[in-house]
Formats: sequence, C-alpha cells, structure tokens
Amino acid sequence: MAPVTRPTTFPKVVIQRDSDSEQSSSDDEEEEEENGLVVGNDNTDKSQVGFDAKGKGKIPITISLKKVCKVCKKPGHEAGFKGATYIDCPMKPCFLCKMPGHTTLTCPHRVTTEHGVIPAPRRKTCKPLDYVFERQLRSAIPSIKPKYVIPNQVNCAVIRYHSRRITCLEFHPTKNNIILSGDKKGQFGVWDFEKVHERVVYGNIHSCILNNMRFSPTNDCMVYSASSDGTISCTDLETGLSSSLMNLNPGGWQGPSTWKMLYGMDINCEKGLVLVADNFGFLHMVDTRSNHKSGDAVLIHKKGSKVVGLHCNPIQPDLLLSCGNDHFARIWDMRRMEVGSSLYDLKHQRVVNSAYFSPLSGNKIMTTSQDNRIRIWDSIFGNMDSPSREIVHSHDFNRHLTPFKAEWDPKDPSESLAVVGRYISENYNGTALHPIDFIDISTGQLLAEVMDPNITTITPVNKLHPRDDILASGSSRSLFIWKPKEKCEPAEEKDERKFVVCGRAEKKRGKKGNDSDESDDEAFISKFKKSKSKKSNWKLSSSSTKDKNH
DNA sequence: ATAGTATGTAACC
DNA sequence: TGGTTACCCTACTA
Repeated sequence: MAPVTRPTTFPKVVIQRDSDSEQSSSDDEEEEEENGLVVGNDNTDKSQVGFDAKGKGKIPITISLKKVCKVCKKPGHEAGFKGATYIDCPMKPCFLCKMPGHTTLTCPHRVTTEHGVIPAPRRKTCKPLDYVFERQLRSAIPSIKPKYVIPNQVNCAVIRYHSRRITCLEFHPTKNNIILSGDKKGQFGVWDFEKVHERVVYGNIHSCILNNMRFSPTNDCMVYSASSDGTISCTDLETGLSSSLMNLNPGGWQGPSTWKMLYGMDINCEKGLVLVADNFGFLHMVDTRSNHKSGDAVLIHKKGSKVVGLHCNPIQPDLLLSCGNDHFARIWDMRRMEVGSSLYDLKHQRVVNSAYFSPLSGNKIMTTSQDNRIRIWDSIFGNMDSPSREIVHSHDFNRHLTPFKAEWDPKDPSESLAVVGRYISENYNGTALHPIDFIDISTGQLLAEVMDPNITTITPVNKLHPRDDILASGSSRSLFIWKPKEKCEPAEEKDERKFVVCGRAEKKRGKKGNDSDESDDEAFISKFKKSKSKKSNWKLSSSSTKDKNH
C-alpha cells in the first residue's frame, strides 16, 4: 500500500488508500481523490488533516481514503446500521453490558434466555426486624405465581398529542380510562383513552420540563406536578385552575448556576406532605393543608447533584427512597431527615434514573441505572450492601431521550413483573424496532418484548394500569395505549377515534406556527391505520425465534 | 435526500 | 474545584 504523493511544495498532501476494501482500478483514481478530499465526510479520517499543533510547521496533509469507523476512527471495520441491524464498534466495550471483549451481537446477556441476569449469592442475614416484616407480609404474597397478562397490541394511539417528547405518565387513581401526560415543554395533558378526541392540554402550568406528576391521595381531582421551572403546581382537573405551591426561582433567571429545577416528587399521605427534590441535591417539603413550606430544605444527595426520584414506602410512611445523579439510591427515615442520616446508601456504577419500593408490600426495591442494569433488593431490611439481583438491560442514557425507568406492575400480587423500554433495537422483519420489555425480576427472565412495526422510536416512558391489563407508553411525542391482543376491538371499526393529531412542534420564527399543517403526522397515522390488524405485533421471547441478523 | 440541531452527563484538563 | 468538550443505535425539521 504505497501512498500516492502529490508533487506540491506546500504543504504535502498524502493520499492513503484503503487496502482492505475493493481494489480500485486506475480509472477510478481521479474520482476517488476528489471524494476523499471532501473533508467532513463521516467515514473519512480527518485526524491527520492540517498543520502541527502550533500551526507553524509544515507537516504533510494526509488524507486517508480508508473507510474508518465513526466511533473509534480506525480502519478495518465500520459501526452503524447494516440494514436494520446495528453493528457495534469492536474496539469499544459492549454497548449492552459495558464489558470489553465482545459486542452487543455476541453479548452473553443478549443471547441468554434469562435476559442478562447476574444472580447475586443468596445471603441470609435476617435481622429481627426482617423476620417481623416477612411474617407480616408473607401471607399476602401468594406462593404460586399468577399468569402474566401482557398488553401487547396498540389499541388506542394518540399521535402527536404533545409537541415535545413525553417525560411522564400517570393513570388516574379511580377513573379507569383517564391518564395524565407531561412533556419536555411543560405541557400537561389529561385524556380519556377510550374517547381520545376528548382531551385537555394545560400549557400554562409549567414553562419547561414536567418531571413528575402525582394525584392527591385525598382528592383525586387534584394533581401535583414538579417541573424544571422550579415550581410545584397543584391543578384541579375539574376546574382547570392551578395554584403554585412552591417556586424556587422567585427572582427569575439569574443564570444556570442558580436556577433550581424540581425533579423527584412524591406525596406522603400520612404526614400530609408533598416531597420534592431539586437539581442541587436538596429535598423540599410542602404541607398540603397549609400549602406552605414545611421545614428547611435538606441535603439528601451530593451537593450540586440532581435528585431525580423520590418514593414513599407504600406500607411504612416513615420510609423514603431517593435516587439521583450521584450514583446512589438512599433510604431515609422521615422522622430524622438530616445531612448524612440516611439508613442505607445503595451504590450504583452510574446515575440512578429511578428507585421504587415494590407497590404492595414495599419490601423490595427496584432501581434503574445508566450502567444498563436493573437492580433488585429483595428485602429492605436485609443486606443492603449489594443488590440481590442485577439484570443487564439496554436502557442507556441519551441526551435526547427521557431517561428510562423500570416500573413495577402495580397489580401483580407477586411483585415480580416489571416493564421497561429498550434502547437497542431488534431487527424485526427488516425494521429496526425498540421493544418494550416485560421482565420477571425474580428470575430475570424476559417474558415479552412488545412492539409495533409502526413505532420505530424508542419508548422510554411506560406505566402499567393500576387495575386493568393496560400499558401506557410515551415514545417521543406520541402516546400509545396497549391492551392484550385478545381484548382489542377489531382495528378498522374504531380507527377514527383512535388517532389524534395536535400540538405540532412550533415553527421557527418568521414562519407561521399552524396546527393545521400536519401532513407528516397524518402520514404517520395513515401508515398506522393501514397496517392495523395485519399481524401479531409481539412475540414471546421464549417461544419465537428472533429475527436477529447474526 | 441529507445536513443541522436540540441537549445531559461524564471525562478530562 | 470549575470550565470545556466529546459523545455509539435520536427524532425530528429545514
């Protein structure tokens, strides 16, 4: 592979050919040189173009015609989609499990039927409290696992309901068809998914990311919401009136170092408190009766770090769980909230997107971390030094996506079913789709991968209905309601009330922002309608062969 | 069709 | 410690 050198005096240009790929005949050479000189071509190595570091010396300008990997910039391989299958850069650690030496396609956590399980050694370190807790709860947990019902077909789709990506979803505590949705812009939607044209959007409650919503436990018309605008609002769903409970930025924008954003939020019913946490590591409390601040803010995570999740234990009102960007989830006793007084600190390798007590007994904890692992702690009074189980699962952080959160099924009496969206795609009949995974967290087994050929976007926001076999998903700007296939009505009959378009992203200045200009959205919908009722949109991981292009 | 971009975190100095 | 920058499977819009 002799470099071809051009006879120039200053600076020298060296063309390196790609010896690995097809041998080009001399006829193509002129053309190839021109192509190679397009600096900025993604697959062209730019690293050697230019002068030396100080900009003085005359080093040769070397333009490589070798195809280089866009990830590691080395020749000999290329990362990216080959059709609907993504080929990883072999020089990087596995994109799924983050271990070196293999890529996603050959990752042992991908091929295994028990989806990426690392069972931790069983420990029996029962403290007296543990025995008491176990005995109180054991009777409520059936020994035979129920058959899981997986909502696996899109029954209602609310297309482009939001103009920005969806950040949170919340089912109504008593009205079965009502769901709330929040988006990155701060818009707050209330809709009936059996009558999707009947909807309400509140655009004035928050001015930026709506991070969390909770219904009032005492009045299911009232909803609390926490936003990156630094406020908590309380909205009456019947009147649409909203009041602000807290504003952490009363002085307005003074720059990013002082702007406070509210992320994690939960309600402690027994104490009548709204708990909310900010991006500087602090917990704030508001008394729901007086709507006034209760006590001082408490530093519960590393100073200056975002606290993204708060969860009150469903059984023991004094227990609070928090998680955040300092790589910890922490358990607190509400009676003693002080710096450093946490009962347990659950260490993770990366940012913890969510930490939830199990919904019925409150005795387990499930966390979702950006190290691509779902962690389970089986007993909150057991050994908290390490999780009882780690499940490798692709839910990487991406600045353009709402962070993934694994969610419990609130109606599963065995507290072992979880739902979580998947980042990496699967080649599904030639289309790259990102399924929504149902995982048995007691075994780590992947129970179902739910997908629809029309939903090609990643679905990081998922919630299971508290009473019905329904899954709600937020994928980019779209909302989807899934039901078990056998419970879905024939698709054609009711198509008209299943698709809603509104809230198109506003145009750039100088152009009209017009909701009637919805051609892209309508194309999406008609595609969806046409393909309805054609084929089953899901598969059981254990029974069907995977369409992986190995 | 394709280039541009919004954007959060962590690694780096 | 703070400021700068790289960044791998995005989802759009112009």
